[in-house]
Amino acid sequence: MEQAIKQGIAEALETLYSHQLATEDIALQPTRKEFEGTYTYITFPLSRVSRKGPEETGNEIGEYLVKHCKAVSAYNTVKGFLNISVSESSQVQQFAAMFNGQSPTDSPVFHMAPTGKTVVVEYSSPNTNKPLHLGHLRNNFLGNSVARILEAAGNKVAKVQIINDRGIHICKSMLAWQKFGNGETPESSGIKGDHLVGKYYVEFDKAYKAEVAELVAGGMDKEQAEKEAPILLEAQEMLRKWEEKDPEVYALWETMNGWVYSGFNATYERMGVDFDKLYYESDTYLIGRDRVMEGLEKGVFFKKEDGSVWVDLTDEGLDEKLLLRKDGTSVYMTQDIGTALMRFDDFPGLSQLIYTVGNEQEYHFKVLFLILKKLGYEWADACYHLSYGMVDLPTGKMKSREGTVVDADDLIQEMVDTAKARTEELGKIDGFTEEQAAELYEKLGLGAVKYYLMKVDPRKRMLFNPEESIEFQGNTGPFIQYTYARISAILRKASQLGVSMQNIDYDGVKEIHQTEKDLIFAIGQFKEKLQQAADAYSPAVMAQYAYDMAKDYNRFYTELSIFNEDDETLMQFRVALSALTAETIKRSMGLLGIEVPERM
RNA sequence: GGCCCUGUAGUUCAAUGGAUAGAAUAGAAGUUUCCUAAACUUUAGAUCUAGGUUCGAUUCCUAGCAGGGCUACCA
Repeated sequence: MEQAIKQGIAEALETLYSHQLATEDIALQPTRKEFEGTYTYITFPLSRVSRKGPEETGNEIGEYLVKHCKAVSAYNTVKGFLNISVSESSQVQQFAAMFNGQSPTDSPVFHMAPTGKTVVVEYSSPNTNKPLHLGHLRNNFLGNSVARILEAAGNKVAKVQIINDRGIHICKSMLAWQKFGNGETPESSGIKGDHLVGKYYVEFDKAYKAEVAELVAGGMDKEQAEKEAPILLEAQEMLRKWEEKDPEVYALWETMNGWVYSGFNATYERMGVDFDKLYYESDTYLIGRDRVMEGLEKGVFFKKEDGSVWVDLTDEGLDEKLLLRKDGTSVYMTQDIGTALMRFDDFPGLSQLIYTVGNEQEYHFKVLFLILKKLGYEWADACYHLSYGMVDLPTGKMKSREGTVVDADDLIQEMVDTAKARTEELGKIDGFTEEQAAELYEKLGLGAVKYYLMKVDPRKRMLFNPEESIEFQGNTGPFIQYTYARISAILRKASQLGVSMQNIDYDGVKEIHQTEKDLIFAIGQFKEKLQQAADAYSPAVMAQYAYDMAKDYNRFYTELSIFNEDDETLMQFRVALSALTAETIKRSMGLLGIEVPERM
């Protein structure tokens, strides 16, 4: 439909002003609802080629369209805005083409042509020393959704994560467990593995702080105390032993990481995210270290007197950056070099490698990509940092020492509980088995958190308001889910009544309501929105789209009756329209990783 | 100090350089003999400041103000 009009405009420009403009350069926008029309074309910039005022130019193009473009029934021009009305029959035909006379799941409106590209999306990648929190939820939902969106947009996608299983942080938990743990295990304590390890990370921090305080009291200055606290030195020693593969340290490391993984896996499963391939820092850091040594030989990097290895990025306007410590151990950057290499080896011809990581690491990735370039890897340009904003609480930033961290498992449980309470309050699920009810609460609770975290532009920092997030009214996941459930009820009834959606006599649909036009228009936007979401790596685009559509449908639902409609054809049409709307909502929500219930 | 990001209704979020800046919440007033009221309708309410570019600026540029991040031999 849009394409036909753009074509018409291009022809008009050619015929009237001998001006050539490619159809893809013609931008149409939906007409604002206070004006008559479906699409609006802006004619201000055309004054140069038409040598007439924008209004007159608009009129001439409008005139041409009405004459030559079948779909266009009327036009009006306000200043430089040419409002184009599409005839009702064309809109019904547009719907017929989209609905395709088939089951709506196969509708061509959802199908995007393959791009032939392969994209790898990294997300999650937590440290293995504490459980997941609210920030990880945004990360996981965002990364997972972007992967779904890119796949729907025609790409081959692999979801990966790097597991930061080595480094000083895990040594801290290990050491504290050794010192204070008394052999406690997830089984013996009944604590989920990731939470148990997190507990000892906190224990470490407590002991460390106490030691620092003691040293300061003994007359040492704070900075020195923070570097020389015995427990910290012990942790550093442990990391060194680990890199030497000391059997005892290694065994403990394997045990405790195992606890964390099983804890994480339980959380991932509940969240509905998964991965095609996992990378372990403990595997990749050695590759990184080798490449750094190579770079050193080639003179890309340099060594300081104390033996530490650095890269000089001052020519690029950045600083010098450490790549290997003086004791030879690796830093974050070292392993990231190795990980990138492994990925481009694993996925030959990779078009893009997307890192879903918070914006506090923008500098880090800038440096990483520059280093890869300096090492001579052409594919460095295919690396992209999908940088998202932090999640703040009404009280400010989340801080583990102040105990203001919102735990992921707790939050999800809270949302599911709220869904249960709200549903029972409304008393709408008579006839549900216990199992079905539990499944519904899970869908609603998770739908609420996911939607809340993804409706905001990922690049922006966002506020997590616990009270508002458990709201199920307004611009929320459950509102959209509710709309879907409502449509499902309509479709169940239609099938009961034997209303067929096949072989609808679309020519018999003479007059349609504004809300129906809105829905047809919205459905027709799916691909464009999907492309936009893919280009911007923004699930928020799909969230907004699904919400707008749900609103449109609810308006349609209250304005018009389906089963009280005397005109059989019109009834069929409305059922079909409902079916395709439901499918569009389901798809859009699916791209966010949100499931929709048949009943609620 | 240097670099980066963000300033929109009371609050949380929208708006490829386009019309009278949209939603949601919170506030006020309504809608159930009618397919699910987790809904719908009406109402009131906002572009940080000062310049500039443009036919036209929330959007682009400059300066200022405010908030956040980065600038670790942490990850």
